[in-house]
Amino acid sequence: MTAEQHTYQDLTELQLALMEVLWEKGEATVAEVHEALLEGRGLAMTTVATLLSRLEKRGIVVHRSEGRQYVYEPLVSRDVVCDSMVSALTDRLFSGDVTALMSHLLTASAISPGDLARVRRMIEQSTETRHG
Amino acid sequence: MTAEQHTYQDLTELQLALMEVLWEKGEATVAEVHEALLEGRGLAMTTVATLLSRLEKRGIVVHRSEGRQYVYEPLVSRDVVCDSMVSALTDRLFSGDVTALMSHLLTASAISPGDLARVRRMIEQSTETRHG
DNA sequence: CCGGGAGAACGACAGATGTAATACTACAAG
DNA sequence: CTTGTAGTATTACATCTGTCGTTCTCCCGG
Repeated sequence: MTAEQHTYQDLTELQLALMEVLWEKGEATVAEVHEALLEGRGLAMTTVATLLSRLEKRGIVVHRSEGRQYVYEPLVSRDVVCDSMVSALTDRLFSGDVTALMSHLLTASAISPGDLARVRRMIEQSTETRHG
Repeated sequence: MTAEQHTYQDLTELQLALMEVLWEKGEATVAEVHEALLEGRGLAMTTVATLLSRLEKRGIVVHRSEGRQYVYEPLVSRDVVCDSMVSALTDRLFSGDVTALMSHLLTASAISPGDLARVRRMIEQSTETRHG
């Protein structure tokens, strides 16, 4: 619980898309990432390369050379990023109150009865685990 | 349920801070917003004015003149922005699956047993309301 | 040994954001 | 009428992001 500096690792939609590829494959060349993103967004190869190198400057990925290609690898796990981004949102919108976010989710229009049931089950599970 | 274009109204931390003031007061002059934000962040008056006018350009607030001052007023409710931002996050990180976000919240380190209990109660309430 | 091509490196540019200095305007006090 | 001043308008600049075009380099096939 050592409260360290809260510097969120917030990624944009596009940045997440790149990371998603790396997380899935474990590592990938620029061309591979490019290819993976082609369907849906028509980015130039250089664009992908630029994005990747910027991500590296931010310390989120690293690359090594393999022949004349760069192979990129994530430095932070998907889970850490999720944590970070969810925390950021919770802090910004609900002053860090997780239950407030939950409450919002439960009352917002988006949740269906089925979802509700599923969540209910999750909660029970969670509770058991805690005093297990 | 008319599924229109999903263009999130995502606000940054600072922008939210401004809006928070407007939401709280209902409306406020530049000076009032500036004053409200002074503690904690030392922004110049002109900075606040600039931010506010940019928010207006984005259609999130409007102003009217009152004497020689501008009185700003929010055009979107806090709830709508919350919805939008939570949805954006849910979409980006969990492909729109609300239960996945929930699950993340329940398993992430951040939640305390007390919170869990509170959430559990919320769920029950929600469930009742639904088939009430 | 040479030219072509696959990549990487570099530089560019526009739009958003954070931040503010400076310029302008119009009212209130004298 | 003059001027100080409160308050808005304009301009500016750095950084981040999305998006390339161009250039440079180096290896492979002739």
